[in-house]
Amino acid sequence: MTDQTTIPLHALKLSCSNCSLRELCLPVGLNREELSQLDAVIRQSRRIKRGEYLFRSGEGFKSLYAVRTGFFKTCVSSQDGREQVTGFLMSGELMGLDGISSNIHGCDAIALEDSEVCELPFSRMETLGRDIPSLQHHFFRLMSREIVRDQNVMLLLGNMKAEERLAAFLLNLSQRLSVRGFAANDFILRMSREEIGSFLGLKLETVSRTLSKFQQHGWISVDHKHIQLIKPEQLKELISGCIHSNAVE
Amino acid sequence: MTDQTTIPLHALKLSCSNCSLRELCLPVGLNREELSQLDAVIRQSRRIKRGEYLFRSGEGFKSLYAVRTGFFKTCVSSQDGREQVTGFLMSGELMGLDGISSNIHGCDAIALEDSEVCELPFSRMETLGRDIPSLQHHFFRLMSREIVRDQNVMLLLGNMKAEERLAAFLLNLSQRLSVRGFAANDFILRMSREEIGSFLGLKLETVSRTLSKFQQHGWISVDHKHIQLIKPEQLKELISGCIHSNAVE
DNA sequence: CTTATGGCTTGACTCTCGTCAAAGCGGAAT
DNA sequence: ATTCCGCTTTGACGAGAGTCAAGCCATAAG
Repeated sequence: MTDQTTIPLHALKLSCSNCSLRELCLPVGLNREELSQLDAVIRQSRRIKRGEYLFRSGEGFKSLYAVRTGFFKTCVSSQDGREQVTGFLMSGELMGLDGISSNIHGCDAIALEDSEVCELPFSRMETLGRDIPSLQHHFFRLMSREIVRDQNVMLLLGNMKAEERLAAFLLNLSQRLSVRGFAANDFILRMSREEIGSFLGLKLETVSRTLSKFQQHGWISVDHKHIQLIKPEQLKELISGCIHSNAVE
Repeated sequence: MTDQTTIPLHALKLSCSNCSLRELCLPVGLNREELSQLDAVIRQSRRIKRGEYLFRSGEGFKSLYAVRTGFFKTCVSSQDGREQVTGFLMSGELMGLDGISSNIHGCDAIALEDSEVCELPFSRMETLGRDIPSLQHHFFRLMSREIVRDQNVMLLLGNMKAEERLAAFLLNLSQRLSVRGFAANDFILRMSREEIGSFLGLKLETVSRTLSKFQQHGWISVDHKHIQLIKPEQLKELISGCIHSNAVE
């Protein structure tokens, strides 16, 4: 399993001072003029409280959103109410790419904690891409990256057993957190067991049981949402065979 | 389940005369000048025999490929050899989008019958997109469409039972064939039971059994690879609840 | 024609995971 | 502090899909 549509580390390090997200979600290598063009397009960040929808499936698509702070899930729902979580998103990751094809959002985006996002009006970004080739290229790469991520989720859902799914999930979270400067082996889950299960194609009881099993093995410690990876190498061992052969990073 | 990254019908109808694929895989609405620019970029079509690889995971990425005639599968493989088919592609559909992010192909593309593809050198398409906004927009839409498709596969793999998966699969094939002018309810499967299973996250025996069950119900007729949908409405009924609420088309 | 080969079907059995149910726990509100 | 509520854990049980194995069929090869 690979990363979400992440931003390179060096870009992240530049971030945080002001409200504009350009340092965070957009490529380096732009000159002063180009940066100011970007600034003109990116809207001020918007706050979303825990549990609120950033957008809903079926709504008109106008903008992409980059997570500035906080944590989101995206999910698609079927008519009879089954919900499939399609991703968990943390800072620097982009939501809404699925809306471009039809000008309608194809999934819901819901904040799992109080969050801030940056709004990127898509048509303006598109126009700007024409003037700034590296920006255009970056967008293509971001979209491609999302496709790669989805393919890896398909591999997970299609081929892996419950233990493997959980191990891959924990290691993926760990890796993305550490890239962002957080502890890799000690973190708080932002989502419920049910949401994890939905993402992994498992029921919440199976998630709970499997976490307990890992704990019994002494591989992790579980205290409600607080997870510590004690022997991450054992988790890696567990999924060593079943991950994508060209796994990046 | 929605379509692959398909081409609008009206575009398809224009196709077929010469070797250039521009009528087939690219948007209408270009003027003469723009079309000739496109022609200059699109390479002549290339023939791929059944069983041959068009590209392999790990190879350098240079081009996207559009299916002109024939049938392909794309798949990712894990280290221990498990294979996940990520898609089946027919005429007008695009392969290789996952290679953009890292400049390395992320999956294998294998012809399931003798086929022809059109090569679209990506960097040139990218450049051309800057001069032809509608082309750029079209590419964003194609990529987004692939993301939507992948999300729907995730919904299928994460939430649906074997019968539902098969029904969705058959109806999706049927729909895509009929868009291309083939019979919707009478077709030849180009892939093996094992490949279907891999795509749907099932074992080949389960695929076989489920097809037999549908046949016993009188919903379909199965004669090896020859499938007839006798009561497609029953299949639709089966998946009525579990498909995406904003299912397109 | 016979024989091999690979794909497919079908049955019997197994096992993982889902379902149902009960109980524990923690946090929030009163 | 008390109560309530949602989330989680755990157990018992069952169903759906996987595994293993045998045999079938169709095509290709000898």
